[in-house]
Amino acid sequence: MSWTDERIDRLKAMWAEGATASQIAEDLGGVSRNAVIGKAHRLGLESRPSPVKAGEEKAKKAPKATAKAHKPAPPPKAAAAKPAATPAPWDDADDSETASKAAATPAPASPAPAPQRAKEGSTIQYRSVGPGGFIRQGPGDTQAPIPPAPPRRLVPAKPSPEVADKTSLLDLNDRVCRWPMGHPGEPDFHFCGQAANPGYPYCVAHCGVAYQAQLPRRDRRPPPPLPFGGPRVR
DNA sequence: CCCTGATTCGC
DNA sequence: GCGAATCAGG
Repeated sequence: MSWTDERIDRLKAMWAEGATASQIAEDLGGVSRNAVIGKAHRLGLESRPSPVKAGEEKAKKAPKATAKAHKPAPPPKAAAAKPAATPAPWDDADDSETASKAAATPAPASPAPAPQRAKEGSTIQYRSVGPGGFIRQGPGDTQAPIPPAPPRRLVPAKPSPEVADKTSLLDLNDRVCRWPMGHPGEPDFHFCGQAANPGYPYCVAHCGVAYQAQLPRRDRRPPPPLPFGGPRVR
């Protein structure tokens, strides 16, 4: 894959939005996380708070005694001339995580949302103009900054009628049958929920399915093929 | 272990 | 210019 203009634009937009290099790489496809980071640096994109850089100015590590050590000892470089790591101005109200990720926290009885700060000194606003598109709005710009969208509160969903009376994952304990009914991901997936056979994870009926007498080798059926080709290799 | 970004350096 | 390898922190 090559870095076409479109892909570079997408990289810039997502990088500015706060997406991680992995997310960008996955979104673009055909490139690795390292490729995204390397490209971002080559483009001169603003570096973002890095776990490594947070500490800053550490004792130099002793070079590892490996056979393939081809790295010269990195000289203690003077830190970047930047006036410290600048936090992204557009998400200062929240904590570290990016504002793009919707917090999945159900807020049962949270009253009025915290009022957004109205004072903007020299803050640059980024306004989304569609998927992956952003425009800058600096203090000198004529158009007034667009106020951030009001935070959306997520309310807990009511249990769908299909699952209302069924045994859900949260209902499991060692006294009910954990035999799965249906398939995970399906809307009505649940568990058997009958009284479990004491000492077993299933009810008597499902124990009969789960535990079968060992047959002599010569009478066994050949094992069925694995559904997805066996264990994952990574 | 997993994740993250930064950096280096052979290609 | 590119990106795998590596480093280093959380």
